[in-house]
Amino acid sequence: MTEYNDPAVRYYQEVFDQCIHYLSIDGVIFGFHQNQLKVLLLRWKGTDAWSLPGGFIRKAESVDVAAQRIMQERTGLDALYLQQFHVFGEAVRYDQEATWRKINLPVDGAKWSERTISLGYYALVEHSKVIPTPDFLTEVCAWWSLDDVPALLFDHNHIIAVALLSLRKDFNDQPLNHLLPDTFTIPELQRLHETILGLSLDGRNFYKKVMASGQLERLSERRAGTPHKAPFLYRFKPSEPTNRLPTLEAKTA
Amino acid sequence: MTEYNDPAVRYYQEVFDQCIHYLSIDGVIFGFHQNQLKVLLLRWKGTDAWSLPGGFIRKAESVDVAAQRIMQERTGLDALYLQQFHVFGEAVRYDQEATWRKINLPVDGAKWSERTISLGYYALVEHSKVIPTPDFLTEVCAWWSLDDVPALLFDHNHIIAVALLSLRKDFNDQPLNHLLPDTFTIPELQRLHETILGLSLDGRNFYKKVMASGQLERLSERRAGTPHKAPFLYRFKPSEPTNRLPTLEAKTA
DNA sequence: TGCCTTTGCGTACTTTTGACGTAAAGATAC
DNA sequence: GTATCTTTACGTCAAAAGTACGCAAAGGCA
Repeated sequence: MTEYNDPAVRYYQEVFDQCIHYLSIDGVIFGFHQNQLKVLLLRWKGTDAWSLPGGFIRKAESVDVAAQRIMQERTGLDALYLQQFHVFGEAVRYDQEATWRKINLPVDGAKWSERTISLGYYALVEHSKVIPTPDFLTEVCAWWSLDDVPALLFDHNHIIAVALLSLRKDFNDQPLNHLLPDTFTIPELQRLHETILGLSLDGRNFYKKVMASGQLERLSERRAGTPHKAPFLYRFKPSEPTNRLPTLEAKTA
Repeated sequence: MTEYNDPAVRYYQEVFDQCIHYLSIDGVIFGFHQNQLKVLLLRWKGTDAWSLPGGFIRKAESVDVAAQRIMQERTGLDALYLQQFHVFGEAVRYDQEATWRKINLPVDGAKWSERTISLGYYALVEHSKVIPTPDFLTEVCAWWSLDDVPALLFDHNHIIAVALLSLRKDFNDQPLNHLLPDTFTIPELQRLHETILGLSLDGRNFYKKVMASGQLERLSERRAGTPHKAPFLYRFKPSEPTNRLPTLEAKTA
């Protein structure tokens, strides 16, 4: 019925067949411990080379589900707060040859030498609940303070940088409670804000602001064992979902 | 040297081989005309079904370059302002069978029946400069007012909705000048803000705010042919790039 | 000419933000 | 025990940003 130009269709199909890609996920798992923002890194077997946790997306697997799966395996947590933040799809993302030399895998190099497109996800997790677990290509999984992160494999330093910028950008509507334990003090919350934003805040103004937000409730206890005046403990009020976007539904004709 | 468990490696490689995907780009091309926000849509040959412009990412092609290529072909513009905004990678994104029926392509259904992952990009373009051009599967390329968009093929209504929310979210650091002609009036700029944000603003306060921003310069002419008092024409001051993010480079050990 | 709408600019009030003062709590030094 | 020092938990005050609304001039139309 429709007059498609057959050669054009065939041509298109050929092009189409060339349009398949390896798709992976790279995860920047943020935690907060001892007043420092940290990320979870993996050391590859028999090397001193580190990378972000990651993995491949299976056929017919939802990308969000794949991200959950991969991050769950590294953290032992079962429902992470994840946020897709960028697609890393440059034609040349890093020096592949140099990278393969570093991780010297006993697999067919050709297979691994194709360009891979990566979906960047960041996760906000409660540091103390994580059980860092390497995967079968790596032997150590550990927290690194953001300031100390070494030169990583692939383009992973870049990915961390972009993740941090993204986190900073949607800082205001991000549920930071995922990064904190159940109870915490206001100064601790302030350090968290400061490290993410990369600036230092006036404690007195911070206190005012955070109290005015009405999201916190004070417990009767104070944090013991501090060198100075013992600060009160707080907790996020239940309810209160932090992330709500206006609904906007498509018109169905 | 490294002791990899060989069966595990083989297994991994097998899994890996199953982790290839069709990757496409869907573009929400925003334009602004007659005080309305519009998107560019395509009508498929021999049907009355519309979709967003899109295309596939070629092997070894940078995804940003692919997006540029695809949008350029539909608009005739050569350097579009593009923004990656979301990855649509659910396992089931829409009713595939119903969709194929609607567009009845004369190609091997099996090939097209695999799940495709889409990268959503939005573009901000100057409506009057666009030459809407269909691709070889479609016969009409036209602007649709956002309010009138019909039920589209695939999950494209959803994609538009997410695009609009994203645009709204990073509204403040988005160079809206791409949506406007060289010269425009303050009320026109106000309508643009209002349509994107989905609310109505007080003209007097809007005027003050936009003047205080110092980004505009007034020309001596006024817009002729208005039914009422002729408004002045303005233009964005040169220089002044709107999008600047703090640089944050990886530490190289 | 009178009436209506829109533009261009102004005034006044409220809310938010930011700078900074200070007393109480807890630890340490003498 | 007392002086000192740091940190917490408030409070004050002024500048800045945001919001409500007044109004005259410009232009079209009856």
